Amino acid sequence: MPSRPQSSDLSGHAAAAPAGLGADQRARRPYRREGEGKRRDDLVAAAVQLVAEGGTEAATVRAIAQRAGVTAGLIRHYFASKEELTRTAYRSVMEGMTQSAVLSLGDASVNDPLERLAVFVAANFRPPVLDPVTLAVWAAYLHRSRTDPAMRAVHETTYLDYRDQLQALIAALPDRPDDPARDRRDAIACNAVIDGLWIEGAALPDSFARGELRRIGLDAVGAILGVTLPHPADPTA
Amino acid sequence: MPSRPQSSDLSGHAAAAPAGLGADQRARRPYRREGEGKRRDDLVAAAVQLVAEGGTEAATVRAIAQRAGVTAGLIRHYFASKEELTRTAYRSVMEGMTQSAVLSLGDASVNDPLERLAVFVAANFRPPVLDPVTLAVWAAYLHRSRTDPAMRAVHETTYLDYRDQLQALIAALPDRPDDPARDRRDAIACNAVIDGLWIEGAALPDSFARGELRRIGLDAVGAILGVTLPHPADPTA
DNA sequence: ACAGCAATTATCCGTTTGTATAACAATTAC
DNA sequence: GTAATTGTTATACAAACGGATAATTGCTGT
Repeated sequence: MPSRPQSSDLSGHAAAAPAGLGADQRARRPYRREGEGKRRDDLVAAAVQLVAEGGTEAATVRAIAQRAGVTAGLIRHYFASKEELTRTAYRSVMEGMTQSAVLSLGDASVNDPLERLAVFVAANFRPPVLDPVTLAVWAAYLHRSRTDPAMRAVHETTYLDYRDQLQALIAALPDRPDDPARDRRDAIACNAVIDGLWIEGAALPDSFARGELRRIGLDAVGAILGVTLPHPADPTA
Repeated sequence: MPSRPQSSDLSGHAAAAPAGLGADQRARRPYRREGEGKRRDDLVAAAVQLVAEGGTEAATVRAIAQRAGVTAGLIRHYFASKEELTRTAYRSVMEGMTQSAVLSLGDASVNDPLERLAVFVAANFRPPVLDPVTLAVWAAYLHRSRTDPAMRAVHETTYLDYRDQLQALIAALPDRPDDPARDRRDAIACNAVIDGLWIEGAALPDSFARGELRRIGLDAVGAILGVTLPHPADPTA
């Protein structure tokens, strides 16, 4: 949006001394050399934040650099192009979502298969997964995955990863016949209802009572699988 | 993306006669006056197409105008700003999706409540609803609805509209106790599973066999509601 | 035929964008 | 200490962006 004059001066060069007689002595911005890992992480985090706040169009190279505390040129030093940074950011968000649910099982205190599934499902209905910011990032990147094959590959991988986790939990339920095809269908359906509720809850957070989506989600997954899932205590309450 | 030189000459002014002696007589692009309705529709359709093909960033005023067969300035004649055109385009897509499902019930040949619900559900699993282009447009606009209140209102309205339709069909099922709260929960869950399957199918069309999602969707909705839905014949087969 | 209206084109503007490249300086190696 | 390395800043650039305005032309009523 070029229109409104909004001199932000991201370039970092100090305002030129207007009528400076003689020495035009502008100080160069001091800096520290950080390891490659940290710089890359900082830039990716800055990009994600900006996309969350204002969509992909807000994540310009200058804004990202400013947020990360560096100047714009450095981006091209660590990423071949802005697109590559964008892809990296998307991968980071998607993997973070999957890991959040997986980690909910981490404390091996839950051993009962029904309870394990319930905990896994419930993890999707609280932050940081169920969160308007996460949805914004997810949606902002999703459509790009249509035309960008590399991005589409990232999407496919993370989606199938998550669904496989779910399918494994389903197959481990008691009294379940050994029927992989049915496991697959059930996993697709359960994943879909989780996704759908997640989207609605994140897009319209005020349209649902507290814990309503979690309850609906657990009941729906239970109905699809023909079991009764326990409702785990909400750790955020 | 400024980088690559790509002289497209959207401005519509004919190439200047290079060494024209005397009269610099360039012909002005001829045009026809169209009714306001048609022009607006054309511009909206062009914007949707472009978003579908290349995301919101591809839908610039110049590209939209070119696609619609007019020059860029005309957009501001019909819309106060590009944002207003964008909102209109979003509304158009969302309403089109809802109407497609509603219209599937149009031919009043289906009277049985179970069959009506099944037809309504199945409509979401074929074009133009289940379609990568539709998903791209939906996703491209969704994140914008987070920061733009007007856009969010459009999203909320169309979403609730659709869910209400679904809830009405659910409440009309036989042997169903009069329990609006339960109807609401069931509608939310069914809507979610439909949405989720729709997203997966549109985002990864090659990951599912033909008709697989439709079958899974009908079975899952049936399971949630405790009924057995018939599987309507696929009119596209 | 003619005048008036407004739909449409044409052109200009200031800003922002992603990228390229050169100058510089913090660190490392010797 | 001094030189090489390279992370980082600074600056320039062409292109494209959304918006504003003036010039033109197709249409309509008379």
